[in-house]
Formats: sequence, structure tokens, C-alpha cells
Amino acid sequence: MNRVTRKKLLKLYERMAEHYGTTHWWPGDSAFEIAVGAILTQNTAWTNVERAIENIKKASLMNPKAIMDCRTAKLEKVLVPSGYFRVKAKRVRNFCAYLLDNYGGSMKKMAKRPLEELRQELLEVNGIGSETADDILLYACEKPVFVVDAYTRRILHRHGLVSSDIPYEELRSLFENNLDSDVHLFKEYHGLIVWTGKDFCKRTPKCEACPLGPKPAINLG
DNA sequence: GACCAGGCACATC
DNA sequence: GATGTGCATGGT
Repeated sequence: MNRVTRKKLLKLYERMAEHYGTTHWWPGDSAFEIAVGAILTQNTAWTNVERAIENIKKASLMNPKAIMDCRTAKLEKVLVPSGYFRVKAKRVRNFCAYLLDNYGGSMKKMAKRPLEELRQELLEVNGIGSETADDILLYACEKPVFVVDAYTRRILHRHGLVSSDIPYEELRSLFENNLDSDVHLFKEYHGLIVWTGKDFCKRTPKCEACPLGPKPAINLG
């Protein structure tokens, strides 16, 4: 099922923006911090990620070289609050190794690579999948990529626009092909989806108060 | 105390 | 190629 149109996507955006205003998503003091946060937030609530990011900063580890140089036990310890700390320590390090080997540890240099090639490279890093790669591309590298997450799929499905098992790439294409290729729009759209999802679209949704309408299937026309 | 959260890789059939 | 499983913490 695919009933997505440009008009409907703009309507969704408009309703969420009316409710929340500007989200300024994604928070972070640097592109590197955003990339690390993208890995740490995998299947994890953002509040837990914030604690781990604070720990990384307090330990002066918020740069790729420091993360590669520190002992595994120490890195794992600062990541404990974000959950899955053993796998995430490996994944963060895999990204740091990639960044150091290919771009001398510079996110700025990395971001100069063409979008498609960079996306392929990121996906080859063990621990970086589609969503994490796209988070990094959009929010850390300012590339016009639409980030799809569980909320995106859930919200569009509940409004009768796509099937619940639509593949990641397919859903990403629907947004990218129907909207202007605009980094600011893509950032805000995803930010609004995250906020709406957190407030109203968990597995047990509170559709009554949702800015998108009182029922899962609303008239978006 | 159960259930859930913005994933991902790997094993198995 | 589809389906299942491990990974771990903190909030509700």
C-alpha cells in the first residue's frame, strides 16, 4: 500500500509544526557528538543517551582519537547509561577508526564527500545501519537525506498511507521523491516526527490528543 | 514487575 | 530470503 502524496506529507508536517513550532533537532555541540549520539540512540530512549554523552564529555573522550586510545573497560563504563554498552563501545570505536583512517578524524572532511559514496562507506562500518547512517548524513553532514525511523513508519501506517512493513529504503524514497530536497525541511520533519512519536505514537498510542488528529486514520486532504 | 525505547548484526532454517 | 535472537539501561 502506498497512498503517499506530496500534499499529504506537507499536511502532516504543517499539523505537527503548528503544534510544536521549531524543534531544532538534533541537539549537540559538534558534528562528532551528533554521530556518536546516532549510534548510542539505537533502540534506546534519548534520555539514556544524554547521560552517556555527558559521561563521555566529563571523561574528555568526545573526540575520535581519545575514544580509540582509551581502555575498553573505561569506554564501556561511560556508555553504561545508554544500554547495550558492550556492543555500543565496539560500534562507536568502529566509527572512530573509520573516521581517523579515512579523514584524519575530521567530520568536516568526511562531509565533503558526495552523498551516495559517503552513505555507502558509512553502511560498510559494522554497527552503522540505514537509520544511523542517515542520521549522521543529515544532522552531522548536512546532506539532504530523509531519516526514517520506527515512528515514521508507525505514524504513516496508522494514517493509512503505507503498509506497516514497508522497507526502509522504500519509505525514504517516498519522502525524498515527494518533498523538496531541503536539508532544513528534512531535519525539522524528522524532529517533528520524533516529538510526535514520543508524545503520542508509542506502541500504545494516545491518538485522542495527537496533533495529527483524533483517530489513526484521519482525512489529510 | 512487566513492558517499552528513534537498531543492528548474526544465526538458522 | 524470511524469521528469530542477543544486546542492557532507565522510565512508565
